[in-house]
Amino acid sequence: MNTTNARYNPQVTESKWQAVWSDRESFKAAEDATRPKYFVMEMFPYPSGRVHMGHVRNYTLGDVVARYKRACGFNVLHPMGWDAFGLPAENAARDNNTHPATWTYDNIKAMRTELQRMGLSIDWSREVTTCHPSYYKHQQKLFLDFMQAGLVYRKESWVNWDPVDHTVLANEQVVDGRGWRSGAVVEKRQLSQWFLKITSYAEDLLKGLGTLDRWPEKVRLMQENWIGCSQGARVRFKLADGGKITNEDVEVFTTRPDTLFGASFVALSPQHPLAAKLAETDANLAAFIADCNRMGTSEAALETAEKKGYDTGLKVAHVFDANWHLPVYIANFVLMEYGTGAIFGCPAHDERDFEFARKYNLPIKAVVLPPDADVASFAVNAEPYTGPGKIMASQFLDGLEVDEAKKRAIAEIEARGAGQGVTQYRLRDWGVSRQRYWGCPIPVVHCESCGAVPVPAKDLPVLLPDDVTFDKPGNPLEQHPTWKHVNCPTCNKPARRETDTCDTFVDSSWYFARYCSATDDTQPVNRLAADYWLPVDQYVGGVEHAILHLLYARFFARAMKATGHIGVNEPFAGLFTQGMVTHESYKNAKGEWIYPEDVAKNADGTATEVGSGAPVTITRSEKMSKSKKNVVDPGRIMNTYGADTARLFMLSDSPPERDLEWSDAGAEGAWRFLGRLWRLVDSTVGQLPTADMPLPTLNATADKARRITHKTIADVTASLERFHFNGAVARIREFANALETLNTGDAGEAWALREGLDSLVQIIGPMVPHLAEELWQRLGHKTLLTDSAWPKADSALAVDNQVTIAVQVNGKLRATITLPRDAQATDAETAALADDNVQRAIAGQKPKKIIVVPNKIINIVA
RNA sequence: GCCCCAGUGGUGGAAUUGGUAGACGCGGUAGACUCAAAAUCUACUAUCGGCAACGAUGUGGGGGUUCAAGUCCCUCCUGGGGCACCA
Repeated sequence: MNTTNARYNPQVTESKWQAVWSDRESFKAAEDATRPKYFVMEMFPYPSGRVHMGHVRNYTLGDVVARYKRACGFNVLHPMGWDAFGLPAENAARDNNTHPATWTYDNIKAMRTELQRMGLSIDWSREVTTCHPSYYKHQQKLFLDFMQAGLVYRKESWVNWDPVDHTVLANEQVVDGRGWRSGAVVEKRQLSQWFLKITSYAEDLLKGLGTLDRWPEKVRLMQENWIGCSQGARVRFKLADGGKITNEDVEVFTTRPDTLFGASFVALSPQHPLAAKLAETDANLAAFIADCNRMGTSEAALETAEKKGYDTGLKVAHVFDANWHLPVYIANFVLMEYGTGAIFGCPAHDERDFEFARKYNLPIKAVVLPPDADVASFAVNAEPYTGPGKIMASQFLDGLEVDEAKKRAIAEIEARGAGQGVTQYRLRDWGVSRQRYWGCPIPVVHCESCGAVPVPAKDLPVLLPDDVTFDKPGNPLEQHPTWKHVNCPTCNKPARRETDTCDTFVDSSWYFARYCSATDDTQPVNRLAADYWLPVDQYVGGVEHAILHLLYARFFARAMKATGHIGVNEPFAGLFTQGMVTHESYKNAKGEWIYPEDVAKNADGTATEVGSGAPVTITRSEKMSKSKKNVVDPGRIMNTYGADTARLFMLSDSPPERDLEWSDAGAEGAWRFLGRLWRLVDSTVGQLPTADMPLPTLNATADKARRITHKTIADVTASLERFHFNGAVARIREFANALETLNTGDAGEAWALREGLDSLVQIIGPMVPHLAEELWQRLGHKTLLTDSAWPKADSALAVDNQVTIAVQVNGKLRATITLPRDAQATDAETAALADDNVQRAIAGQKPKKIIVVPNKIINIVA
């Protein structure tokens, strides 16, 4: 035996190759028009300070793609950056008296070191950090360009306001109607905020989904629902004052103009201007509106809450019949942000309206007749009817199908000048104002005489001041003694700087483009570089960003195209959304969560606390989270087994789009497999022919081994292309098992083993790059595995010449037979019928029918 | 409430998309090596019956389509995700 090292030492090997790749700048990307490009990126992390298992999974998946595509000859761009603005830094500042910048940059440093230990094939020279002026100054330029293009505006909008902390809260920061930090009862307030006009691209964003054929169906569907296109009508109902029609009106939006003759009320949002006007003279209504404002703003909260209304006493005249008057309610389920903030209610054909009508004793008049119902007797009693049918009791609409009736009703409304047919989107404009310090300053100055004036491009960046304090509630930029006081860029009179900063989703909406020319100081994006690299060929990240981040980035791409920065509409041609990493969580007898490393599992499935031996309750496996302490620290795993083990485990077992249950035993199994590969090479490398030796005569074993080699190359390649990484790992394990049986004493087998080992190391390279690079060197190769080409399967060897065919009788498996590939159907039938077991199952009957699926199955119907 | 996804051995999961269910791994059992242990290697491991050959059952429940269903259709149950300021 020619053994050198009995055991594989990942610590030594991994840092060795990381240094080699780094020294040679192996992963540095440069535009090269002569080669096909491949841009792969993962969602960049928020620099919390620690890399968690979700990151390890995310970046392993992306790295496999990057390394695989590199080997396939693509000019690969695989960058990394930091989503570095955001609330946690400000919270840390308040809690620990650390400056957000210090906290953030320290975290970035720590996380970069941890990521680099993973051996990712990243071009670190293109690293972007969103909180750095070298990034956000370009973002401010984009904001100015978008303003110029008419994509930015200011309007009053409703927010959750914490009256103690003087801050705006996210919905999730409102717990039971109270602020999560202060515990104060949250108010709804109107604030003047900046908006980006994403709605002007609503139709295009919807249509674009159709071109994203390498996106998960699920994500496209979620975006489609989010944009929420619906056809309907805006209809004006004139106010009727004591029976007299006035010139004032209430405009409602409806998708069911066909049911207008079934109307029994009109309802306004509590935030509707008319509601506010009425509340001035009606204390009860004011109280009702205040009550509604305490409710959450989310759709889920609105729809599950009890439907409540307040009868204003106002009446409106029906559009089609001036003598028919409907009551006007203020209702808690009507959204100001959607449509016109007002609806008409048709209780007979809408769930919500039905519930409302029942509660307030409003008429329920059926106007849609279900196909099987009788027009004389049909009525809506127990539940509304929302299905198709013919219109009834509706004058000129009678007898029309629902869809025709909609068109006819809209035509009538338009003819009467009472409204028009419209396409309505659920999508709302994007409010980007945040009353926070740690974000990109919005480059605007407010002047009493000139209004909101953009900061001239030459004055960018608008830098965040360093000297801020967090001891007072509210926005530190607002509290700062001097920062906001500037002169107006237009008239030079004293003016006030905008103190709102950007939503952090803005930062992450264009970083994909910044990667193309990350070090260009003069402009957000170098157009030549962007035209070469964009769009991103493969984006990898969590499905939790399926809607907002991805939609905002798609909007930004369009807006950046409109302002000349890039040339594509769709930023991400391919998207892969990975599942979460989960783990069981544990509670001790006191009901406190405890860490997995403090838990000992017993043979009977129970668990006890390490040390005390006290019993522990095991709960189901769920997403790793600090609060439940069900976390496994990647650093610990990498210290024990190395990065390759962590990477291999992330790819084994679970398909990447599904949740992955972390198991120490599974990680141990991945580690054992690496040791096995090491020994396989280590124990045979001295007896292998060199790679250029001619092919000797092969015995059956060697021939079979070569077939396995080429079949495995073909299978693994196909699996990688389809993101079936777990399948690829399984094939590679089988492959290694097969190679272990070869005998190097035979020249043919030794040759097959050499070919097999070279291939094995190459195809596992993207998954466990350090070990593979080491084995590649030990196999005698002088160039880096990282620079070597992906192996090609010999198609003559990748298919078996003999196939095993299942023989069924009446659909039940009775035998398997071996036949030459592509044997004649008649030969297959004969062979099948010759089998003893098959004969017994037929029991002497004459087959009625024989179905032969070539190379797969024969079914005999007896 | 609305929209979407998933359910397969003791366990994570596989099944080239209608064609041999359980690949590969984890765990388990038995054995080899060892003074012993660790590590490693070999064999077996869906369930029930049988010494075996083999047979029956089996992909959350029920029904259907088909020569053939984990896969397609209907229906029910259970679990999970999303629903505009966490990132």
